[in-house]
Amino acid sequence: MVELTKFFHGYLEREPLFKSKKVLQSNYTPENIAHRDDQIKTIAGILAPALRMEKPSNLFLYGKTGTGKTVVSKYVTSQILSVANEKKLPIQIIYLNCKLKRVADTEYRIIVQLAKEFGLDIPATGLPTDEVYKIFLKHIDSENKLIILVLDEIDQLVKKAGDEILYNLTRINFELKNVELSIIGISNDLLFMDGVDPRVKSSLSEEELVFSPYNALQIQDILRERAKEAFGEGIVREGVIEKCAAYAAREHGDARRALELLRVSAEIAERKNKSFICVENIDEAEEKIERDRVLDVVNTQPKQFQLTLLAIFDVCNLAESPVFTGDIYEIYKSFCGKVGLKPLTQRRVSDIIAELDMLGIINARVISKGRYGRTREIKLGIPSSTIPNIRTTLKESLNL
DNA sequence: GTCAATTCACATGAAAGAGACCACGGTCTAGTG
DNA sequence: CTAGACCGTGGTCTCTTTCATGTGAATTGACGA
Repeated sequence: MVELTKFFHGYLEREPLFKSKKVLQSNYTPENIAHRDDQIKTIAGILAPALRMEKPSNLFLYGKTGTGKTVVSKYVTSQILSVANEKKLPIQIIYLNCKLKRVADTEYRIIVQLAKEFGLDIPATGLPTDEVYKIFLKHIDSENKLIILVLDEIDQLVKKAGDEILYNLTRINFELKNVELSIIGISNDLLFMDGVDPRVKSSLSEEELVFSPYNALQIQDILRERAKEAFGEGIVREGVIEKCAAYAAREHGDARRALELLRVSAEIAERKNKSFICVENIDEAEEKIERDRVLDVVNTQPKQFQLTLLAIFDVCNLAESPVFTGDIYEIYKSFCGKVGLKPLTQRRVSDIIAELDMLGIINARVISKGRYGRTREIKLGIPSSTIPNIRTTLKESLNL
C-alpha cells in the first residue's frame, strides 16, 4: 500500500519524458508536413473548386502504408473546411476508414456511417440496404450542400463487399438535385483499380496521385520535427532518430512505423525510469510493437484462428525444412481433438492461413512441387524471439 | 535426349447454409380509467 | 383503451461447408535419333 503511494508520488515528481505524447500518435495531423509539398499543392488544386461550390473531380490517391496519404488528405480537407466555415459555405467533409471492422466495411455500414454524419440514426442491422439508401438520400437532399467523402483503405472495402458500392456512390450525384458529392479514394494497393468495373474506374479516378515512399533521410526529417514537439531538449540521444528511420526505411519508407517506433521506445525508457531515450530502447520497442500487433490480432480472432496459428507455430518450431498446408492441417486437427473442438475443413484452414499471411504474421507462398502437388510454403513472418511469449498466451486462452 | 501427357496436393471460386443480431408490424395481455 | 410483452417475418453479417474447377512443374512414357 505504502509502496504504491510512494511509487505514484515518485512517478509524479519525475520529469516526464514526453512533452506531448499525442504528437507521436498515429491520428495526429501535424501543422506542416515535410516532403509532401507537391502532393498537397496538387490536391489543393483539385479540391479548390469546392470553395466556389463547384463539384471537384473525384480523386484517387495511391501509395504504400505510411507515405502520408491520410495525413495529407486530412490536412488539405481541414484547410478547405476552415475556409468554408469562414465564408459560411455549406461544405461537408466526411472521412471514413473502410478498414475498421464492424464500422465501415460493408455497403450497408458505409451508408449507415454516412447517415450518422448527417445526424441520422439508423440501426446497425435489420433493415434492407436499399431502404437505408432511400432514407439517407431523402434526408441528405433536403438542403444544398457539397460533400467531400474521403474513403480511406478503399481497397479493403471493395475486396470485401465488391465494387457495387462505388458504383452506387458515384451515381448519387445523378439522383440528388441539391447535393454534390465528390469522392477521394485512398488505397494502399497500387493495382487495386485493375479489378474494378471500368465504369466505376473512369468516374472515380478522374484524377490520380501517387505517393512514393519516403527515403531514410526524409523520415529522419519527419521524426526530428515531431520529436522536437514531443520531447524536451536532450531527451532523444544521438543516433536514435537515425536508427528509427533506418528501421522504417528498411520496409518501404513507412513513416507511421517510424513514429510508432519512436513513441514506444520512449514509453519503454520512461517505464525504466530513464531520463533519455537511447538506441537500445529501439530494439526493445520493435519487439514490443511486433508482439502487441500479433497479440492484438490473435485476441480478436475466433478460436479456430488461434488454433491454426498455434499449429503453425508448433510445426515451424519442430521442422527446419519448409512447412506446407497439409502438415499444418494435420497438427491442427490433433489440437482440435485435444481441445474438443470440431475441426474445420481444409478448405477453411487454407483460407485462414491466407489471412494470417495477409496480416503479416506468417509468410505463405504458393509453390508447386511438381509431381508432388501445389501448396503453400509457410514461414513465420515475425521475429522468433516473440514467439514463445505469444505461444504461451495462445495456449492459455485455449486451455491447452 | 526431347516433348507432350499425366499427376499430385492443394489453391481458388462460387454458392449456399447456420446462427447471431436486429427492426418492424401485428397480436396478446394486463393494467387503467 | 392503451402501454408493453411477445411473436413471426425478413433483413444483414460472419463463419463455414460443399461442390467444382484450376494450376505449375516433377515425373512418366512414347518417340525418334
